[in-house]
Amino acid sequence: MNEKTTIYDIAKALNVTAATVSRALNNNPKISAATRKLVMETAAKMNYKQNKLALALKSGKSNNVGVVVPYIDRNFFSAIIRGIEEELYPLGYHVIICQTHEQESAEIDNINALLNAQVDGILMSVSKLSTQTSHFEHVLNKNVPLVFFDRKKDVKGVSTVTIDDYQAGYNATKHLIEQGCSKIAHLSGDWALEIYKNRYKGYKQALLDNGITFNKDYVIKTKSDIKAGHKSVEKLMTLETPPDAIFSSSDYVALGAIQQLKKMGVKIPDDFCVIGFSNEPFTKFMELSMSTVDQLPVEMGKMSAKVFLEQVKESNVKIEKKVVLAPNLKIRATSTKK
Amino acid sequence: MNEKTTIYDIAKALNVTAATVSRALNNNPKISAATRKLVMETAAKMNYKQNKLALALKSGKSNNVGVVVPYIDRNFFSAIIRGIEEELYPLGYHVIICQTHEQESAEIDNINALLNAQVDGILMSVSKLSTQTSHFEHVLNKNVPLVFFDRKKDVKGVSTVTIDDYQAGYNATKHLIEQGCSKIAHLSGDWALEIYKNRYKGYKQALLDNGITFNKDYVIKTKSDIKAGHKSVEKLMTLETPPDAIFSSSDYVALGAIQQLKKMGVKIPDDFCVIGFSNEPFTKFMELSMSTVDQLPVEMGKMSAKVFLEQVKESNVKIEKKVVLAPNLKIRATSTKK
DNA sequence: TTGTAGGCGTTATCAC
DNA sequence: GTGATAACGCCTACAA
Repeated sequence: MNEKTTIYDIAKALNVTAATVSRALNNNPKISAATRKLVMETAAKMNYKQNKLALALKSGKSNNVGVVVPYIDRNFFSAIIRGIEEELYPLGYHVIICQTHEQESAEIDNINALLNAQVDGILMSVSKLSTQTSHFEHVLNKNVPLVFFDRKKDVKGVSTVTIDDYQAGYNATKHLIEQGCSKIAHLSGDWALEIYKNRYKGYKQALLDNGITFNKDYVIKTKSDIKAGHKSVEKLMTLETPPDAIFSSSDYVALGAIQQLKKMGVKIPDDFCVIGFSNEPFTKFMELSMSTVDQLPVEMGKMSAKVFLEQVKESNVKIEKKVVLAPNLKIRATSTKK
Repeated sequence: MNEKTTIYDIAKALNVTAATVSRALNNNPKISAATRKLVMETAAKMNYKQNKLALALKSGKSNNVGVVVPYIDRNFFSAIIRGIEEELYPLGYHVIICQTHEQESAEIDNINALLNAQVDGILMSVSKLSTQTSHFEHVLNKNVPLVFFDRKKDVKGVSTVTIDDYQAGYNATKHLIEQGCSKIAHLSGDWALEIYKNRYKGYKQALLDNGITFNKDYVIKTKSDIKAGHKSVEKLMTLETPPDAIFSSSDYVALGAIQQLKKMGVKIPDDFCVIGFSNEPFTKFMELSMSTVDQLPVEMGKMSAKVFLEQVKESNVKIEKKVVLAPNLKIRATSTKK
């Protein structure tokens, strides 16, 4: 009734051998209906639960995947994890989560631990401070599928799932131009991460395509927090020709920018438009709801899971898939002039 | 260099036996410094990684814990998971996450899967629609530690970590009274969950202790979304004597309430105060920042992890610990009259 | 249809 | 100090 029951316990109780019990439990055809029924019943009665660990050791498949993100309580990441979990759980996989706190050392540590735990795959977003790639190659050497989502590094053999950040930057900027803005600033992040560089590129191209001269004073690389938004606006507004719009690579920075602009008495959206990035939940709930770019994190998670599954299925061939999802511009109050 | 290396491979390369390798790797004292060094070096060279699965099977400890929550992308839960992960990772544990979507069937399913996976413990918040308790008893029967955080059920042998919801309700209500409100409504949740009942009890007691008559028309049980806030306010404001404040058991409901009140032209906080529950990130970023009750989810996660660890350490004695954390009232603009 | 035996990768208990 | 062997719980040829 109690404690851990094994197939041997069932076998003993029924005066058969463990092999028979195993077969009955696994619906092996070569077994009499009678014994199967008997085994099933006693298994249930003894509250038998299959030890997946033993199975994993035998089969070499743990049915666990590791997910590594900077912080799991960042909505973007937790939404991705949600997507991964919902895609993989029905197939019998479990999701093990790890946090890097944006530290490369933790990233390496996590990956090693996951490899030790014999995960069947690793899905991750690389940490901001990550520079090496050898730990990724370790994963590949062990023939463990590796998938990068959102933040990627260029590593041969790794599949990636991202949104089209270039397009997102382009669309956001174009939208601001269509609202009548012409002096558009861009608050960016560390260009060591492709996502930020690509958003910037899209921004720049949109300007050029619309006959607006690119002004490098309008581009500020900064951290991703509210305070960075305050400071950036302070700096921008002291320029000889201050901007009339901001496209920010981060919702938090955009929020800070809006706060500072309000403080300075700038009227949003009439005199100044703002658009952020990520569609953090709070953007929708601001009195002036914030325009932003939705990265469809749940979808991204599901897609990452699917790419992993393909890789598992085709374990013989090395596939390196690059999935690029379309971003979704959410036009809200902070960039809608009447 | 590549593929999975076992201690046998190392043994073969060194012309020793696997036992020796194992000992060297585990810093067993009865081994010569020379062989140890040799083993260590070749292990590194061959990129050996210990197979935790085999270790787990042998030792009966998987070093995995399961965490079961309704949705992992709800900030409250992801913050708890963050706390759990941060407390447990340094000790070599991995966190496996599961979502119930508030369905009891999924909860049962998740628990069984985790039991099959031989987790060393299960930390969870019970789903709203959960009525049975037999699946919890199953866990206990297997001698797997079970810890409930936040939402608990009364099950013998299960430790719990919660905040003092009664106190939280009391404090929030008292605060509203101190702001000069006297007709205080309460938007509650399903009383099948203790947390909601306790918040209500605290609310009621605070009224009584301050000489305010309890009015049952001011209490509405409702779902936890924005729309529920809209509807509740509509209903409340048609009462003969409409309230002048709301204590809501949910930030989302409180947000809906505020939106509806604004729409009706009610001035917050001067004519009407509102306080929510959970300290969701968005509450801080509203133009009128929302007062709320912080449940210290990261702390709650860490504490849950600690309780689990104690249980593991004292596996011989059955401990049933009840930890109650103090809530933290966040007084912000929506309840601060000038 | 069922039993026997070996192995997945480790560690622990004996020996030597 | 090191080697041989059994055991963790399960599955699966191969035999019977």
